[in-house]
Amino acid sequence: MSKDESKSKVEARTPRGLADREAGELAATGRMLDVIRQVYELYGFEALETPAIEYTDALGKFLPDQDRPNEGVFSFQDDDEQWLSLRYDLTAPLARFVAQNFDRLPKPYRSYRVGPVYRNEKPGPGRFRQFMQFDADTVGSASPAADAEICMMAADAMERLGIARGDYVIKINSRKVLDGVMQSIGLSGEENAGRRLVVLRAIDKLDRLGPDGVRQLLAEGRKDESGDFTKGAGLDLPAIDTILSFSLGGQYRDGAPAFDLFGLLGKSELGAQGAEELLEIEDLARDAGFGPDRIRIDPSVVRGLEYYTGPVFEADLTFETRDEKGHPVRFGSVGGGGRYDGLVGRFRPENTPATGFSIGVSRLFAALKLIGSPIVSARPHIGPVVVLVLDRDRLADYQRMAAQLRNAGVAAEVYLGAAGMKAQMKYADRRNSPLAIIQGSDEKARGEVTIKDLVAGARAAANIATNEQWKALRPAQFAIPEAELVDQVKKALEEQI
RNA sequence: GCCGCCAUAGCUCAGUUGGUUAGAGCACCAGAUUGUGGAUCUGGGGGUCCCCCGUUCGAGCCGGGGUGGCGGUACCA
Repeated sequence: MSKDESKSKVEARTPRGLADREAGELAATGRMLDVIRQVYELYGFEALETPAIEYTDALGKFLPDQDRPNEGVFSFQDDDEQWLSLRYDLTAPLARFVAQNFDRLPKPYRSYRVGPVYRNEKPGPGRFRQFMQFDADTVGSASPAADAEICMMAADAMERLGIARGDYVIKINSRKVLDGVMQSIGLSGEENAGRRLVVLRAIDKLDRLGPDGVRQLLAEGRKDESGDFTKGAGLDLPAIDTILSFSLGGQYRDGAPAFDLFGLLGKSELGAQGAEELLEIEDLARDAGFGPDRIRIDPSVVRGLEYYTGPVFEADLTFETRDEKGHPVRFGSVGGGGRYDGLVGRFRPENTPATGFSIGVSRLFAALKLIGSPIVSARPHIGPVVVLVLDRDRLADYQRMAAQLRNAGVAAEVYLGAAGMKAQMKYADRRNSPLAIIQGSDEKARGEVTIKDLVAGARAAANIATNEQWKALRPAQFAIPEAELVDQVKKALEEQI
C-alpha cells in the first residue's frame, strides 16, 4: 500500500455516545426483555411498534432553526422540506399513534413497546446518545386504578427479574401535591413558573445532595466541588422548611405516612385532590397485595418536568453497592413514569387521560448484573460445530456433512479459507465451537470421521506439561463410522451440557 | 453549557536537558511440528507519537490554538 492510500483510509470508529453490542450482551438483554414482556402481557398489555423517525412537530418539539438541529434532538429535513426527528422517548410516538387511530382502538388502550431512542446531547458515564427504553402505557382511563395497575406491573416485573422484595420500591408522588405545596408557600401563578422549576429540581436532588445541599438550592444557590455555581430559588426560611419537611416526610410508620399530608395541603384544593388520588392508588395496590414495602408514597419523587399532570412514579433499587472509590452508594432509579393527561390532546379537540411507565433498559441491565441475576449472567456464546477442511478437493464432502448436521438442527459450518489445520483449530476455538469434525485422507480411507470435543480438550490441556505428551494424547477425540456422524455429534453435544 | 485531567502500536505503557532509523510486555500472523487449540523457542506484520500553527540547525518532548476521550457539574422529555 502506498503512503497516499494509507492516508486516505477511513478510520474505523463509532460516533461518540454510541456503542456496538455483541452476541453475549444481546442474548442477555433479550432474556431480560422477554421476562418484562411476559409480565406486561399477563396484565393484558399488547405490543406496539412505531418508527424511530417521526415528524418533528408530532414529537412536541418546535422546529429546529434552519440547518441547526434542535437542542437534544436529532433532526433533519425530508425532501418535501418537512422536518423529521429521531424519537427521544417512546411516549410521544404513542400519543401520536393513539390520536391517529383513536376511533378504532379500544379504550382504555393498554400497550407496551421496546426500542432504541435517541438524544443528541453530551454522553456521560452510562449515558449514550442511543439507548433502549421499555414502555407500558394505559391511554383513555383517568382512574387511579390505571395508575395503580401500572405500578403493580412494574413491581411484578422487578421481582420476576430476580430483584428481591425489599431491594426495590415503586415510589409514587403527585405533581398536583407538589404544586399544592408550592401554592401554600405562595409560589403559584405564571410569574412564579421559573422558581417552581428550580424548587422541583432541588427536591429531585435530595437523594444525592442531602438536605443541606437542597437547602442551599432552595435559598441562594450552591457551589459544587468543581466550582460551578447553581443559582437557587431564593426562598425564605419558613418556605424552605415547609418544602424540606414535606419532602423528607416520606418515612413510614405502621404503613402510614409520617407526615400530615392533608394538614400541609389544607390551603390548596389541587394539592388535596392530588393527595387523595395518591392515597387511593396506595389503597388499591395494598388491596391487591402490594404493601408499602413495594409501592409507597414518597414526597421527594419529582421526575421530569415537562408533561406530567398528576401521579408520578419511580422504580428505585434500594440495595447498596460500592462506587469505584469504595464508598457505599445506592443504585437508584431504573425507571419512572406518571400521568400525562395532556399529551394525546395535542392532536385532538379534547384531552385523553393517559398514564405510563418507562424502564431504562441498560441501567436495569447493569443492576441485574450487579446482583448476579441468572437472567443476565454471561453465558459464553456457543458457536457452531466446525467441519475442518483438510483436503481442498473434497470441499463438497465437507459441505455435505455440515448440511446433514444443520438438517438435524445442529448449528454447523465448513471452515472457509485455505489455512492449515492448526489455524483452523484456533479458529474453532475462537468461535467457541463445541466440536470440530475432522476427516482427512486417513479417516476417509477407513470410512470414518473424527469428532474432537473442544470443551473436554481444553480441560485436558490444563494438565499437560510437555509438548510430547500433548502430541501423544490427542485428548478428547474419537473416530466414528461416517454414517453415524449426526447421531454421534448430537450425543457428544448432549454430554457437554 | 461550565470546571478539571488526559492523548505514543490492536491493548497497557516506557521514551534521558530537545539530538541518528521511536521501544517493551501482551495480543495478532507464521515456522519449529508430514494432520491438532495449550506451553516453549524463533521470526514477522503493525506507528501521521491526536491535528494545525509556532519556537529551533533539529520537536514525541517546548509554546499557542483546535479535536477527541475520561471525570465532575448542569440539563434530562
